[in-house]
Amino acid sequence: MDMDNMQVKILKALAHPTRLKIVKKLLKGTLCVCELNEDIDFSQSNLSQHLKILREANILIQEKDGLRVNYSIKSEEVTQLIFIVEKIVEKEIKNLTKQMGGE
Amino acid sequence: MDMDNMQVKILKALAHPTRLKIVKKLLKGTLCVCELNEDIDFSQSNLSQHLKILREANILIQEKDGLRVNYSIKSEEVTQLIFIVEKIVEKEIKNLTKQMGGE
DNA sequence: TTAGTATATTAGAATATTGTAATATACTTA
DNA sequence: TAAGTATATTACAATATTCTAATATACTAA
Repeated sequence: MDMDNMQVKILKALAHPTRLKIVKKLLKGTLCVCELNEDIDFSQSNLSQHLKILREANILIQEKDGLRVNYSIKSEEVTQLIFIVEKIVEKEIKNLTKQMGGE
Repeated sequence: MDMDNMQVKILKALAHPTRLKIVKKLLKGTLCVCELNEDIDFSQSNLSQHLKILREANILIQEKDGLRVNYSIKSEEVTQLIFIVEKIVEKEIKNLTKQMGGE
């Protein structure tokens, strides 16, 4: 796979509400699947499928520990990426409210 | 739309080989549709559809100038986002080659 | 006004992604 | 060993995305 496709794979993996939610939960640190499953509204198998996509995109790493499987964010850059996307949206919202005030 | 969905919209817009290519072309500066269309292998209508998605995700801005329509990257953060994704992939590749050398 | 040029939109078939239910695997403990 | 628990995989129907071809719009120039 070439670099462009690898980049698309990362972006695609993050471009889903459930998966973005999972990654954001992991910003604070490692969690096992059971913890990720807690306040989430979809099935266990679905969560597992999303985790696989995030693993294969090299966004998360998996560590087995007995019955449990722990997931964590693989690199600092992924965290930075999330923050930048958040910043872009914050700016958008700021612009929108500014426009509304001026009219 | 809430913040999470806006973030997903941005990531989704970038998560396509053609659209990522378009945005990368625009990293160097503004281009009109005709210039974007040059060494690209798909139809004009398809390019136009991709540009619409990038516009609606607030990634690009459009400026009309007579017959031409110019596109440019809306914010510095988008540029940063692209660089970070590139960095993640570079690191991945470095790790892969390291593993291969060690085995 | 008419013709030409650049870009956008629409419709629809082909393809990809999604979520659920059922099943499988892997580990632990009795 | 068998039963139980946590997680992963598979199959598939439902939904979303993609690209192309055809058509529409918007501007310019004759």
